[in-house]
Amino acid sequence: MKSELVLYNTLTREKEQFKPINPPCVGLYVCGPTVYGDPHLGHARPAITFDLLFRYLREEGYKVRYVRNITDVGHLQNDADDGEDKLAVKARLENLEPMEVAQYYTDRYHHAMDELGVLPPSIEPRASGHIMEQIELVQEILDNGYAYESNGSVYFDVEKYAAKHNYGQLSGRKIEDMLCNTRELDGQCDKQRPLDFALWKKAAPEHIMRWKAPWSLGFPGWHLECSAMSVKYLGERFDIHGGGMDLMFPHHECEIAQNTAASGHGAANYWMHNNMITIDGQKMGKSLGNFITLEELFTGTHKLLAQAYSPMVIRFFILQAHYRSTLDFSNEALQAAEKGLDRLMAAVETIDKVMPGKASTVDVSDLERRCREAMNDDLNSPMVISALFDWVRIINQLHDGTQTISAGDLEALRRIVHRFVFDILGLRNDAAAEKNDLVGPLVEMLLEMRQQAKADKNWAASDKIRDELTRIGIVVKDRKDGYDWSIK
RNA sequence: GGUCUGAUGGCCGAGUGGCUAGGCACAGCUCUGCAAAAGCUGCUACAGCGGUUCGAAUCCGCUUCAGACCUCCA
Repeated sequence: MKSELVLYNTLTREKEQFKPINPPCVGLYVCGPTVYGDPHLGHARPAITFDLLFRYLREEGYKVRYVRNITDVGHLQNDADDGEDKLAVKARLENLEPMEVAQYYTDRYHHAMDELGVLPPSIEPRASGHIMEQIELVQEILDNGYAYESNGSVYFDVEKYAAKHNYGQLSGRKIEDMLCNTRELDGQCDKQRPLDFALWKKAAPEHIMRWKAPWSLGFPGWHLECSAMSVKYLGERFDIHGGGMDLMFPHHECEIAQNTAASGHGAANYWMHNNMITIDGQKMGKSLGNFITLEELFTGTHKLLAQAYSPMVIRFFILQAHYRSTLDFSNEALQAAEKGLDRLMAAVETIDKVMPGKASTVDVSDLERRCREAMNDDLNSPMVISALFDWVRIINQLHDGTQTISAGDLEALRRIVHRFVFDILGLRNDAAAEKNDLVGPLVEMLLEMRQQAKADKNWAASDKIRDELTRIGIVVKDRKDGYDWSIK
């Protein structure tokens, strides 16, 4: 139970010992997707990063309530554009109800996450289902004097807030700097000052998604849902808030401001931000149009892709970099990840073939120690993988007989490897799953026949069996005393 | 323009003052009917220029380059 976990807190810009408010409970909130398009590689990063955290906390004995929202309320492209939101535009283009669009992409997102081995969160609230809570939050902020109504819309009064509180504490921005650098978006804006942001927006006639509120028929500001829903499900104070680095400002900064304006303090103790995935050194993102969807990745249907990459390769690729580093996409890197993952999975299977000896020439505790130390150091998954690969070699040596291991140690090794590879890193051995009751015995039968052919020095028959199996994707590896096989 | 990150070997990617992560690629060897796999060995880098130090990829300064945020974004 006692954890040595250290996490980097964006709020303090330091690695801090993780101390939950009410152990063994942990409250975790992560910003989820806006469901108006197919999930892309960028979505996989936070999902996998915080899935890793979720899994590790659970393994460490914490009872985690993990909340990840679905943004299904259309928000405006920008303040000057009073017309349509992204969801509505999509709905019109595809001739659908906005909620139909949201549902469709929510399902697509869920499916992709499932493929990637991302566990479902404990609660997945939708913004559209929490309009009441958002309206109440706006009212509280108004009551506390940190917001004003203007022509049916409600804006957060940043200047007034900043006089008492630290607006910019998370992003490290200074309000004076922001003031000089705000681009004035002209037009029909009801804001008093450029830094103010919308809490409630009066809907233009063509705006389809709208709800009734004391101020107007309208829709909530886009920072609002996270403030309202995190507090609703995790309490006024909770442990960890996560999301992509690009959300730090303004989204998370505004969240803190909203919570503080309502209750006097921010909600989360630790703020964690994953870095971006880049493509040719540039951020991959919807707005840049250079993103690759997860489905394209899984099927290899994108002009930049040399081949298809399985969900587990994507997961492994992401875990091989630390979550706070940018990770550059390339076919070469993905292919390297694919081969590395194959080797790791082969070794996991090899453990079961190792014959125990009397005494151990290897120290199994070394693996567990290194993996835990790495995880405890701000989720250093690359270091975990590095330790595992050192043990891939050792496992192969055990199998070859150049090292020996006792039965007890072997069982411990199996347990540790499975725990870190499957339970914590969340990897899956998809190839092993294909070795089902039908394929297994068939292959075994053919390989027994091949053994006979080899014994008879009938190389033509032996090679034919092997070549034919290779052709249909089954790799045969001869050993001194028999054979191994696997599905490619 | 403001704020902030980063620059590591053929590629990806850890590491924060001395003890040379790991993966992929490449080369040689062992094993082997051949092949594959595996093992062993080799390849040993930290953008540039100064400074601090017994010692710097790691700390400080400057330069160059790249990226992110400042507007929706994971």
